[in-house]
Amino acid sequence: MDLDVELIKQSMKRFSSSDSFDALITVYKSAVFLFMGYETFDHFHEDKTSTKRKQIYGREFQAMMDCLEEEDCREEASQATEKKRRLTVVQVKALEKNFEVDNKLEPDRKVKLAEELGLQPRQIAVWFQNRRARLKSKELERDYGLLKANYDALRLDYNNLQQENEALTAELRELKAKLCQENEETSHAVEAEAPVSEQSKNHVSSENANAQLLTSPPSFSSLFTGSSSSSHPSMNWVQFSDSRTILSNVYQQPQLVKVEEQSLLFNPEDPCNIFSVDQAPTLQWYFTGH
DNA sequence: TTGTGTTTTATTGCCTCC
DNA sequence: GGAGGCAATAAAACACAA
Repeated sequence: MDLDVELIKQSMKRFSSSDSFDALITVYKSAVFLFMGYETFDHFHEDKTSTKRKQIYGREFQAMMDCLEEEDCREEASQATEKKRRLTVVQVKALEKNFEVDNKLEPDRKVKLAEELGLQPRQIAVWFQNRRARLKSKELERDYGLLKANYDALRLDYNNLQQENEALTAELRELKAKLCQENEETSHAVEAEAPVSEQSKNHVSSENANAQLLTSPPSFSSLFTGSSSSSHPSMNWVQFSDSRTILSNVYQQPQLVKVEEQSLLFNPEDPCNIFSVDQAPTLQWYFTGH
């Protein structure tokens, strides 16, 4: 039900004579009550306290009735102690419309609005002030919701990556253990062969090592073997400035080898060359835009 | 009907701008 | 220094469950 309350009120006010005015009110009331499904005004009064009915006939109509009662009691109210009164639906609607146009109030507009709505300029100013506060509060609430959703998504992403990282680490350890075992078996087999002099033994073993390195590139797991626990005595770590690591063949003489970013051993896309094995990235890392 | 939580209107005090 | 904005708060009005 969409009643033009202001139109009805204005029509009513045209009747300055109290008799005709009262008669018109009765006619309007009857029309409205019939429209609402009540047979008479009395029936409406009987049902006025019903909460469900209140919701059906709506705030707008309630406001209209309140306005009428308010006008009836205006003289009494002016004499009595001034109480806090809620603005009518019409007044609030007008204020809302003005607020949409501009939420700041110039003095001229304030006075004009006050005259139009029959309120004090101070009331208009207060209403705009409170409305801005409500708007700000809602915006803060909305921003908080968005930030929280973003944070939750990021957190979930981080947890997934962490789990993936743990799984890869476990796999790596497993491969490393296998490799150690294989190396031990190989060295025992070499010792069991014909004994040779220390010099030739060193020579042979170095040649074997070189041959092994030439024929078979280091396995994935060997790349992550730290120097202290390396099963390859000839392998050392080369530390990148950005914490990436790579091993090099320093068989003859230990030395640091500078490796370019475009190293063939590492694919820059490969996440394995970003983090060390035992250290998961911190949350801060994810926020630095890597 | 009543207690309680929420919304709306209004006040106060402080701050900034002209 | 006055006007106006804002944050904090009071208090009345309102909504609603029990």
